[in-house]
Amino acid sequence: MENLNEIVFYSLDKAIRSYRQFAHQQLSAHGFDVTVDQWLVLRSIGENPDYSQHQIAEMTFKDYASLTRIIELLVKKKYLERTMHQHDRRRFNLTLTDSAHQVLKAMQPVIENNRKHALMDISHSDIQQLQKTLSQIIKNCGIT
Amino acid sequence: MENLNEIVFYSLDKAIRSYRQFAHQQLSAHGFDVTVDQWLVLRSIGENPDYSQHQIAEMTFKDYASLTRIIELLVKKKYLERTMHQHDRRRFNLTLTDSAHQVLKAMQPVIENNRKHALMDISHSDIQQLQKTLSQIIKNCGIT
DNA sequence: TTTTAATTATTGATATATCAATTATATTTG
DNA sequence: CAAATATAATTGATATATCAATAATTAAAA
Repeated sequence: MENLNEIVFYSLDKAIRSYRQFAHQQLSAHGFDVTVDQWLVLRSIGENPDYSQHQIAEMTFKDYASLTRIIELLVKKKYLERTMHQHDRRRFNLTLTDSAHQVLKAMQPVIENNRKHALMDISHSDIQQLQKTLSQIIKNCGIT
Repeated sequence: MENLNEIVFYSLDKAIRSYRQFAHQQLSAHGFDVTVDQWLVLRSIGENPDYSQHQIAEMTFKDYASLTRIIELLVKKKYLERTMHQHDRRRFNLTLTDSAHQVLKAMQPVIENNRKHALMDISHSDIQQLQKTLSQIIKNCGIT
């Protein structure tokens, strides 16, 4: 009983790592030069073009320092552009380049396929149940 | 429908990160100088004193290169000792120091408490269900 | 038995996570 | 308004993940 509690965190770790490895391999195999994390950040900025880096970091559950570095790389790869913010000179506007829109579009089917593959032989209700349990764990570990 | 598949991987990632952050904070708060990953490696070596680094890496689901570096740190912290292998000069014997045994013992209640806290308000059968679904995801993403 | 294969571990390069400190700018407040 | 405080983002240091290349040694094959 106590043992299952131990194993379940081990499995949690292993499951997400397995998925990330699998997803990364698929993306490389299709010739994309965007990591899973970079993809997440790109998509998040695309959906929220007016967000600050701080807000993007919260959305993607990334550390602010990490996000700064991921954004640097995306700018270097010409997937992102930074322009000055009109009212607040501490901030930047982040905008996806055409190239980013293209690559996101091209990656979409691969990513959807990855998810489908990873959830193979798992029923919809089991996925709902998984979601529910994960949410509770997130809540339990949240800063009080 | 498709959306849940997306969210569930996001939650998976967020759940394990939340847990790791929470666990790390608890360990620091109790004054331990061992990270979650270092703890995992120490415990794994303690339970399998005759394993090669390769085998420890597989047990802990860690990259070989990562493991080399984690072990370096543990040797530096005087929690591990490396001695020559009798028959195979490519390998090392890894042994926990007394200091490591002590710290593992002292950490144990904190770690058990972390798990209990993270699984608060989740029934035993829900944990079993979680375990089952995670195993299927691991299987689906597995290369081997 | 020499050559080839496989195994064990390390190292270098790059990406990401985390913590602490710092810079620049905005906002609040006395 | 000036001083204190808060916010946005960056930077440095250290830990870990991943990939590719390498070194040392052992095992297998010719």
